[in-house]
Amino acid sequence: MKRNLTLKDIARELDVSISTVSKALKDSEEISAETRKKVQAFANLYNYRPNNIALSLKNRRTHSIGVVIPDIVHHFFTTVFWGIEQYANERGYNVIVCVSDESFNREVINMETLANGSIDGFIMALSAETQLKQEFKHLHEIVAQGIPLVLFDRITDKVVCDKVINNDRGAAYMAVKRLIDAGRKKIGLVTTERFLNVSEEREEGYYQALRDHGLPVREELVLRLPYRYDEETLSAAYIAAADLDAVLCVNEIFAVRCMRLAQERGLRIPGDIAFIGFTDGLLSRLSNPALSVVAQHGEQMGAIAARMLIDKLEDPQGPGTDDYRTEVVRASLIERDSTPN
Amino acid sequence: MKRNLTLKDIARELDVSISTVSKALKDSEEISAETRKKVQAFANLYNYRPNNIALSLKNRRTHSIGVVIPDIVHHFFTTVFWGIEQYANERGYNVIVCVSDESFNREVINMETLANGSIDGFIMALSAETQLKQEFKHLHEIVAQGIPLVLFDRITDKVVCDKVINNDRGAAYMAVKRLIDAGRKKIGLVTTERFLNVSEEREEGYYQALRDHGLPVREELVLRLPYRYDEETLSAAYIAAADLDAVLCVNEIFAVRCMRLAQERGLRIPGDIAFIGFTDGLLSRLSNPALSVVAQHGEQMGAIAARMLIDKLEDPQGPGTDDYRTEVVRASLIERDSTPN
DNA sequence: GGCAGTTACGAAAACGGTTTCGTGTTAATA
DNA sequence: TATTAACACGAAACCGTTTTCGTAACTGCC
Repeated sequence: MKRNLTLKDIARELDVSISTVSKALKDSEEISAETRKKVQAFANLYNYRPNNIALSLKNRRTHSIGVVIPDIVHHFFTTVFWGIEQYANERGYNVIVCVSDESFNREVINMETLANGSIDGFIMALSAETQLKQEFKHLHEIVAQGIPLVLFDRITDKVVCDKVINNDRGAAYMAVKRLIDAGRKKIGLVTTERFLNVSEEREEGYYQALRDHGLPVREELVLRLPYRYDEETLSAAYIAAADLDAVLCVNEIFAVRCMRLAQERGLRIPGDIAFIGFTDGLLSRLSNPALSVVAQHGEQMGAIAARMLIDKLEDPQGPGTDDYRTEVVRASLIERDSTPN
Repeated sequence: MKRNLTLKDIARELDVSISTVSKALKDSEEISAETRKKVQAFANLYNYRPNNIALSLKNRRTHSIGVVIPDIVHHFFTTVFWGIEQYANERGYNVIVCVSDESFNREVINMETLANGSIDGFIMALSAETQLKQEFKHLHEIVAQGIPLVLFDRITDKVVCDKVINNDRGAAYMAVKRLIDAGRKKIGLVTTERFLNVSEEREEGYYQALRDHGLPVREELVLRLPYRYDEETLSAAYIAAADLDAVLCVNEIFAVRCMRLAQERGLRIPGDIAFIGFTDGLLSRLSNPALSVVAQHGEQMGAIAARMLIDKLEDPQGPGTDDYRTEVVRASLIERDSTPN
């Protein structure tokens, strides 16, 4: 590995001191115009670039933010990440990603390795296992260390920090209301296990909408699938048995799978049965019929999370102040061809 | 920001020197058993963790690798990234991602900021604009600086470094041959602009397969769409005019869109017209009919790229040796419901 | 008791920067 | 001409580690 040009090299070459070089490069008044010229010319010629690591050590700021997400292949997290990366980049920050793969242990290990100086702050969504275990010691430690933390989407009340979420409950309510307004009466919900806070919120919104409109809340209308769902049998039985006229699904994958099963049973969409999913991904746009969805605006969520974090990092009071905020991004309903009218 | 415990703190507290603490913590024989115990106990109690930045500065190794990709929302790149991240993590490396967003400038800027000590090596796929301009000075500089570089998928002959690619030409050939073997005679190709090396390779494979089997190569069978394709009109005309009985698409998005247009024209898939796409994503699995695809094994490509890079970084000879290799990942054809039989 | 050889530790340099402070030289002033 | 201020620069500390080397103190030996 060829060594990079350092201040020391320039100093030696130009027969001045390191401090002089350093000051000359930042155009300090303290250095004569002549010397400044000379140093700058030399540095320019040999393409001097200060060493980031040395700067980080000196300034105790890395200008990197750590992003810990459960899954990178999932469309929603990908879009959030994209929002984070874009915004962070604009403000001169790099992004180090760690994927917990829904595992508590990986989440803990990843955070520990990053927390020792590698990053200035964290943006993260909890892994499924963490939400299941309700074990947040690692996060409390981060906060106690004074490292700013922004939680998004998969959050918890148990940790005091900044947060960015969707109005999941309200969005689910809105979606179900939309179906009720279209005259649907037997509305199903396909969701994941309840320990994921977002699924829980959506489920509550679903119940609320039914109750508010005088529809019975019946357990058999709700299908609970494992988070990583890979077989059709269960939902086939559900679609067959429940005799539904509309379904809300907590993600687009569930929705597209269910639509397909419904079609195989000869049901017409949206005529016989309507569908609304969460997540506005490619799948929704390209499914047949195109799926109406609750768009979560992941990119915007990512940008907001990054803004909150960086603002706190660059707060002249120091990131020590503990006024924590929770920003809510309002999801919107995108109507395509799986809903009537 | 609460300061972290340092060696100096421990030294002061225990009334020994910094060097003693450092050595005691690595269980050096040089330090008496008693002192070691004492120091380790203290460090343990107060949860001492060495500062990564200081270590990086000292060792001139960051244990971070920079990943520069054109797009993170695109399924293929996401899976490659996932492969990189998993593998790198296993070997104790962190991953810093920069998304060039298909822009030459962002690619250059991203690499420059990372190259000044922030990372030990790069893994990247060229942006579309870079491939169009055929401008590789930034990469040559990286290589000249002695920073190991692994290019994947979107590569170029103009830069000498390690590479990981698919056998795109062979894979396209195989796919077209599969269609020919099934008796198809008017086989179309839906591709992107030709400056992307992968599209070019696939196009060549397509031509080769036609020629080898005595089928005419006709320009009107080839539809060339902009890389970020967002309208249906063009391909609708194409599907309508060309009277095809099979189509190879260079990605799953094109394929699913075209299938839908064919279906709207009343064509049955795969009876009247067969489809094969590239990229084994959700879309292919969940489309109707499920799309037969050339699977690129992105995760594997990512792992291989990371392995090549880290092996080079940890090569005791130093990463200086310039034996560059190109590994080819063999794509495989996954048959689903859009191909006959 | 004088010597060499351990043992157990500390001082200091190094990684590559920034920044405070001190100082020698020159020019301006009394 | 002596004093002082401005100027232009360098020395050194610091960020938090590792590592080499030096050295006191102690041991054992003759």
